[in-house]
This record gives sequence, C-alpha cells and structure tokens, in this order.
Amino acid sequence: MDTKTKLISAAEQLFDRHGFTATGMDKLTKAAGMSSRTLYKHAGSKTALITEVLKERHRRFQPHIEVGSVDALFDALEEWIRSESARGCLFLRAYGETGGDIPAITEAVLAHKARLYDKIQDIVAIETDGQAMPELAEQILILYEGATAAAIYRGPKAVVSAHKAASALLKQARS
Amino acid sequence: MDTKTKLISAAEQLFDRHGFTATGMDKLTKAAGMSSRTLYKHAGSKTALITEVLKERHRRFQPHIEVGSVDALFDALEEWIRSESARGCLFLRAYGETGGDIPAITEAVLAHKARLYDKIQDIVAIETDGQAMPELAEQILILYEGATAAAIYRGPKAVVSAHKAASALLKQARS
DNA sequence: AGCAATGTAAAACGATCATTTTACATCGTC
DNA sequence: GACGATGTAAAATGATCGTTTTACATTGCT
Repeated sequence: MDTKTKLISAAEQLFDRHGFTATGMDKLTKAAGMSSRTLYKHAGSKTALITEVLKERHRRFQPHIEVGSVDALFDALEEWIRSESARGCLFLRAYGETGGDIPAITEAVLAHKARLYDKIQDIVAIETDGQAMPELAEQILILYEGATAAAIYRGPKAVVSAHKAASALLKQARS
Repeated sequence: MDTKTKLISAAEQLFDRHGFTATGMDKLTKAAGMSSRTLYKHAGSKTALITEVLKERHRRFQPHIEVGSVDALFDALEEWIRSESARGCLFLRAYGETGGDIPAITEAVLAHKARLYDKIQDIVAIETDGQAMPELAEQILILYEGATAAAIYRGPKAVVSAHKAASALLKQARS
C-alpha cells in the first residue's frame, strides 16, 4: 500500500470514528505512520484531505448504488452498514461539521448525493418499464437516507424495514 | 430573557450553524453577550452546555411529535424544517461529532430518539385502532429521519414526499 | 558516481482551544 | 449600610490546533 493510500484510509477511519474537526493532524500522522511533512506533501491541507477522503469514499461506495433493482440497492446498503459503518452518512456529517462553508467539501457532498438520486431514478425506471417517476425515486431516496440514519441507534434491522417499505411503494406504483 | 436562556439559545444557534467542535467558547461568549466567567458559572463546561442545548432542543421539539395522526406528524416536521433548520438532526450530528464517546451527550441523543420512536408507535396505534405494529412504526420513523436528512440537499419538498409515502404505507396496513 | 525524488525526526510557528483566576461593579435585601 | 448574589473585563493557564521549516537518510534512475 503506497503512502497516499495509507493516508487516505487512515484518515477515513479516524474521521468516521471521531469526527472531522475533532481529529487532529497529530493523530492522523500517527495513524498513517508518516511524518507531518510527508502528510502535507500528499494532502496539501486538512480541508483538501477531507475532500479527498470523501471522493475516495464515494469511489468505494459506488458499486453499492450501481445496481439494477431496488432489492439489490437495499441489500447492498445492508451489507455496507453491517460491515463498514453504522455511524451515519459521512458526507452529511462533513457538511454539518463545516456548516457548508467550505466549497470543496460542499461540492463533494452535493455531487455524491446528486449521483445517488440519479442512480435511484435509473433503478426506478428499470423497475417500472422505463417510466420516469421522480417522486417515487425521492421516496426511495428518503428511505435509503432514513435507514442510514436510523441504523445508528436501531441497528441494521432499520435497513430491512426500509427495504420492505420501498418494495411496497414500488409494488403499489406498478399497479 | 434571563442569562441562562440567552446562553442556551445562542449556543443552539451556533452549534446548528457551525457544528459543535468548531464553535469555540469565545464565539459563544460573544454571541450570548456575557463574560466567560458567567458562561462557566451557568454551563459548567462545554460538554455540559452541549447536553443542555440538546435537552432544551428536545423540549422545544416535543410539541411537533406530540400529535395524534401521521398527517399531523409530517405537517409539524415540514413546518419545523421550513422555519427552524434544514441542517439535519442536531442530535445525530452531536453524536457523530463526539463519536458517541461522551456519555451525557450520547444519553441525551438516545433518549430523544427513543421518545420519537415511542411516540410514532402511539400514533400508529391510534391510526390502526389500537394495533401494535412495530415494523410500520419503524418505517415511518425511517421516513421521518430520511426526510430530515434529505431536506438538507433537496429542500422541504422531501418532507412532502415522505409524508405521502407514510400515508400510503399506513393505508396499505389498514386494508 | 551523482542527482532527483521521497522519506524521516523534531522543532518551531502563531493562533486558538477550554478553562480558571484576579480584580472590580452593580444590584436587591435584611 | 453591610452583604451575598450576579454580573463585567481582562489576563493567564497549559494544551492543542494546522502548518512550515530545518536538517538528514534512503532510495532508484541515468
């Protein structure tokens, strides 16, 4: 694993576990096993590091939304939450901690969310034989977002409930 | 407005707008219009201040969940989001920023969420003539949570979509 | 052999962090 | 008219913040 990869993945872990602002550069250098000089040569600044972590997170998350059915979408979410993290959406947490005041971070967050909504629209179109149903897509997005949030305090079974609700809404929309 | 009230409401505003960790005590004293000595006499510590802000937030939010129907529940949420804040759930944000490591804060968050779920169970029972339907209640909780999160980037119309989804699930459960 | 790249360790930067302290003013109450 | 409560302003605490710098070691390429 090269230096940059090691840095990004250590940073992602610490940011997810302890928050962005509360994670200092000293803890980052220690966790990534490198000097602060090397860290700054690769990351440039803390803001840039956060942005890169979010972009890498999106890359890693992408396969979980690049699916062809609502069932697969929620199965993938359940797997992610069981194995990766049940601490809420890291993108929204970054947005909240920075108050939306740092353009690069805000852009990364909004791009991720736009991509998520677009993909859900595609999935809904597949499930309904090509019909565009933007409100149904938004409802499934909300169930997806809500499951991620509720899983923090209700565990992975929140995803199962959301999954069933999405299936019911879809079935109703088809009839 | 007495000193303590002024402090709590200034703190709530700053925490919501800029995050908990990023909000320093100097900005708190300036916004609340008091010396740091007075602030510490009333709050004790930053952790205690955050805890009190969350408890006060819960008190102020309570009327919005103490309702008798799913319609009223989502109408109240829509009103809250339009007038108060569309920055996501402040409780979950506090939990995320502290990593769940500060017991007093974690307790306040979990108590709020437990109260929310209990209330939704009551509402579902009213709507279904007394039947206990814990999974339907969880689904409505997820729509509620998801609307709060999605409203950050999709605006208040997310609450309208969630409202319709909740009504549909309820209608289906009744038949 | 020599040079550019990439790394380390460690100190220093000024700013800001949460918190405490020192010294003083303004009250309403007994 | 003294007193306790409640406030202010301002400085000091030691720690930690993000970032830069100085000085040196280890590589791989030409």
